Amino acid sequence: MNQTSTQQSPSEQSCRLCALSALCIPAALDDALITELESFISSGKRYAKNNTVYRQKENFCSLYVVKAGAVKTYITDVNGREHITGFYLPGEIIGLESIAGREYLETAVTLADCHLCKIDYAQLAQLRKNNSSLSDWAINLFSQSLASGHDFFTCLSQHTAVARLATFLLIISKRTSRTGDYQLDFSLPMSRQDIGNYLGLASETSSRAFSKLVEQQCIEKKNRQIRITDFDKLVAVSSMSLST
Amino acid sequence: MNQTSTQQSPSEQSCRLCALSALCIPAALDDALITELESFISSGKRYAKNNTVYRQKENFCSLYVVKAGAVKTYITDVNGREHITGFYLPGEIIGLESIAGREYLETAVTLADCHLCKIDYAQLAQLRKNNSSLSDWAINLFSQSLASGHDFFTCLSQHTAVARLATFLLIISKRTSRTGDYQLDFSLPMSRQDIGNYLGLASETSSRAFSKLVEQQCIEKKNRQIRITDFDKLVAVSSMSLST
DNA sequence: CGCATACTTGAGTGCTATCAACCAGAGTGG
DNA sequence: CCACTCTGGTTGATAGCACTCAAGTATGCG
Repeated sequence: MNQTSTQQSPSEQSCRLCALSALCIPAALDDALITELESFISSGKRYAKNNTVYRQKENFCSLYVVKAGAVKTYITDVNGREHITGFYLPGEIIGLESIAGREYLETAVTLADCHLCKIDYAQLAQLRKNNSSLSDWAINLFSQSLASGHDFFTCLSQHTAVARLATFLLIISKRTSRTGDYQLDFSLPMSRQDIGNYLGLASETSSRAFSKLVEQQCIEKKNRQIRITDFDKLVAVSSMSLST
Repeated sequence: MNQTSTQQSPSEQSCRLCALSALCIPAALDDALITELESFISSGKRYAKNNTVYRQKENFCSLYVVKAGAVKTYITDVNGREHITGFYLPGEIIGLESIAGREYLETAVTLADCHLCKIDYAQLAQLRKNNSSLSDWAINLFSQSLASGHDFFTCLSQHTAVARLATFLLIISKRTSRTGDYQLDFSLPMSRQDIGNYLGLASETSSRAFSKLVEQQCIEKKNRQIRITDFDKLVAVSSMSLST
């Protein structure tokens, strides 16, 4: 179950050919630098489902870009309970919060079979020294990452379970499309339990919240496949407070 | 009430003399660069209490370092409700999440009379071009900022009000000291209402949670002045779950 | 098919939001 | 100096939502 293979399909060898290149590091670089970059990127490494990418407290050495699949990160508290801190979809980067501390602050686990690009951070930092546009890119990336933390705030600051879930679905819907607009049909890579954990709800409660959204005809669902049938109503529910 | 003055006390004119310089930008720079840096920093600008530093959706132009006082940031949702997203204590920097989007994502308001250093971001980015150590500094800063987002996760993933508040107090206690260890005596710059808003609780509930912590002899309180009397017990309470 | 896991749904308890009253301190004006 | 007011904080009673325990259904996999 925990085996990792490093096979690469042909189309995943070069950053230039990667469908995600516009979102990833190469967008900031010219051809010569991409070649240099590729020298220390393990492109499209495959991970089976439920595979651990890195563990909390391990030495930080690499960032990972999700090429395909999905990843969750969680911290383990003093009682041994896991708290999911984020989900990562294709085009998103894992490990940023661990750069300063030199060790991973979280554990990262694949939610499905994944392709991940592993980026050696020390070499990236070296390359950055002589290429300030790469630094600009990095700083913008961080800022975006901080900004997406706001999504999380938005979820959790909603008091009712249904509102939280609605907000969560909207966020995932937007992030799935990668174009900035909302994808009305999408598939959730994570379990109800994971969603509940992330939103601070019991898994039963998140399940009930799904049922309620269906009942209110905001969405249709078939297992993890979601279709938003009434976008405006979903938005309304997502910003609904306890006392309205 | 809303007047801003730009007086500077003599000791607040130079970054070199600033007590926070070890935490701030200058730590990454040599003397010559500090001089350049100071040319576009408005050092120690004073803001009265309840003053707005910047507003959500305004054009992003500057970062702010808190020299003295405290600042809260919040987003206003579609219903006009405010959700506090962070508190900033001396040595901390405001505005990082807004760099990528070119506009401020939040509104920043002073919780007390404040001294803030305003840093023109465009000029900082320019300076960064020829000084890669400044980029290194920036990237570490961002990473730390992401990491401190984890504090927030930690707070909200606790289910009970008392556990959330205990976690919150521990975090503030640590950040107040600026040395990494916990300050047992400190003063909260924000109201119970603000704490409640931040933690997703009604202000009455946060007040009740304070009372309970006193009752359990974890802390003593006199208005906003807090003294941690039983650190270990406070830690225990902070990681307590609903079912223990 | 049988097992395991994920998900759903039901019933009861408990925590928190709400509404409300009350208290303390600061600032105001007589 | 003392009422008055305003704000922030505390405390009480009630109702509603979510957690828990529990049972039952569906899905997937060997």
